[in-house]
Amino acid sequence: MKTSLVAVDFHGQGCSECAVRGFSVCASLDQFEMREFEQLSRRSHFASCETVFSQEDITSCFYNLLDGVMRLYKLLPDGRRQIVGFVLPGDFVGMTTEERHGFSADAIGPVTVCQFAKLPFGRFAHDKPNLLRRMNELAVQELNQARDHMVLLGRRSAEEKVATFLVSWRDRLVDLRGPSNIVPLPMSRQDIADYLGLTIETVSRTFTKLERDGIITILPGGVSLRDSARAEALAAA
Amino acid sequence: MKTSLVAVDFHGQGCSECAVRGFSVCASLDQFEMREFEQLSRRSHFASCETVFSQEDITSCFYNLLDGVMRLYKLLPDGRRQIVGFVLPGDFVGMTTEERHGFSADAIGPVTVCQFAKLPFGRFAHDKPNLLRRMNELAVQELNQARDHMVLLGRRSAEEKVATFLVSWRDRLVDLRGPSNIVPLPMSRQDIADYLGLTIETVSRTFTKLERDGIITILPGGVSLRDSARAEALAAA
DNA sequence: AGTTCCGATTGATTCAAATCAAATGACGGG
DNA sequence: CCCGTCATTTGATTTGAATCAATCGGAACT
Repeated sequence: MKTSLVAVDFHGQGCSECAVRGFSVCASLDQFEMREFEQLSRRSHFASCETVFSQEDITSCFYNLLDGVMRLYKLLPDGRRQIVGFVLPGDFVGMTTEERHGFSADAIGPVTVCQFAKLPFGRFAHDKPNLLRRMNELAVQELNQARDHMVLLGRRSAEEKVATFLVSWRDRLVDLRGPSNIVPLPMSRQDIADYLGLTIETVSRTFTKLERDGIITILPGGVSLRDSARAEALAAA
Repeated sequence: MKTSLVAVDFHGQGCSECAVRGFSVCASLDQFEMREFEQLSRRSHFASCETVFSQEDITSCFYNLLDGVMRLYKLLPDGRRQIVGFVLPGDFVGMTTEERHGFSADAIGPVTVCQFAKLPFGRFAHDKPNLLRRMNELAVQELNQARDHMVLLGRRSAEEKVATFLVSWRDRLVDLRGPSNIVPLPMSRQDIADYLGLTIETVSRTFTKLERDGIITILPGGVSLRDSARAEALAAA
């Protein structure tokens, strides 16, 4: 069995032992609420590249990622793809009041999710201000990320895009797994290209250039951020 | 006095007569909550091009736009600008748990806002599930818009960008003021360029091309969507 | 009416990234 | 170990949009 590059250990099936308990939506729930909430949730697994939900699907579930990485993306009718985000453990996905998801999600490597049917979840959350506030907080965070990404897509060069991606992906992994300048990249070059609004060739060339400039070292399955100050400078300016 | 192209009539100062009462955040409040809420709010006016708040400002207020149009944008240190959204009456702006706004807002033409100090607003909302759910709904809507905009910025041609912008701007105005194919554009060409990730020259050329192709007619202060089916086709594909 | 000012348009040229086209490299199966 | 497959890298060329550079046009002044 291939182990995930971005694994989080979890031992039981119960929420109290859940790896993600402390920092996901559920962090807002007290002991009693938690017990009820546990009844609504179901663990499921998806294999590498399996689709968790599709943009035209009726929204029937919300998902809390427990382990692995997912990509969220939108497809245009002619096949052009824009990845709107990568999902890491603890991230809450699919929250919407719309009838349809509007974007697709699939697994990058094997994935474990905690799944909630929309209606029972809605009933549960309906009169729980603590949970609603937490959901708000998460939505606002995502919105801020989305706006940052708009700046990147609209106004930055290929080199800035790639450097920004590497730095912010590393920062997310650091939050999750502690500091390291080794940056695992479980997603393909094509995924990175579709996330940054570039082609795969440009991404590849830009990696090579960053390596030539001594900013990164390309490793199998990732990179090492060799000169992270310089990478951060590219990401900021 | 110059009248706003996107005016909404409102007659009194009280929330009950507010033009925006029915579809903004406040739509979720009952009569009694409304009365309390009213105490927290303060009307203010901003002149054309005045800044309502700046990206590095400490978040002290949230804003509900009552009349006029605003632009929300982020600036890079070197001056590059990405407009992350245009704000129309009824839109709720600035909701964040972060210490700083992270983006700037300024008036395009004269603007009236309903303003709430962050802390009292937070206390008021704290245990009001109806309001919290409404805020969630609005945040999720914005997030969906943001993701659509990522697709546009990352994967669409200049012509598609401009057509998409015109169609979706028209749709927002239709929701607000009823059907019409006359599309007022209170923002400058530079604003449109910074929204679409293009230069002003490319926007101008693309307008001209769309007019040559019989899709729009350029009017002072806006355009007429002459062949809205063709514009929508460009926007979709 | 003439002048100034500023936003918008148009034209000429350049350039960054896309496209087209191989070559290379990593991995899994026979 | 060799072969086929597929992802990635590298190279050559094209191209869409950016940049540089005038002009145009409308509104607000005298």
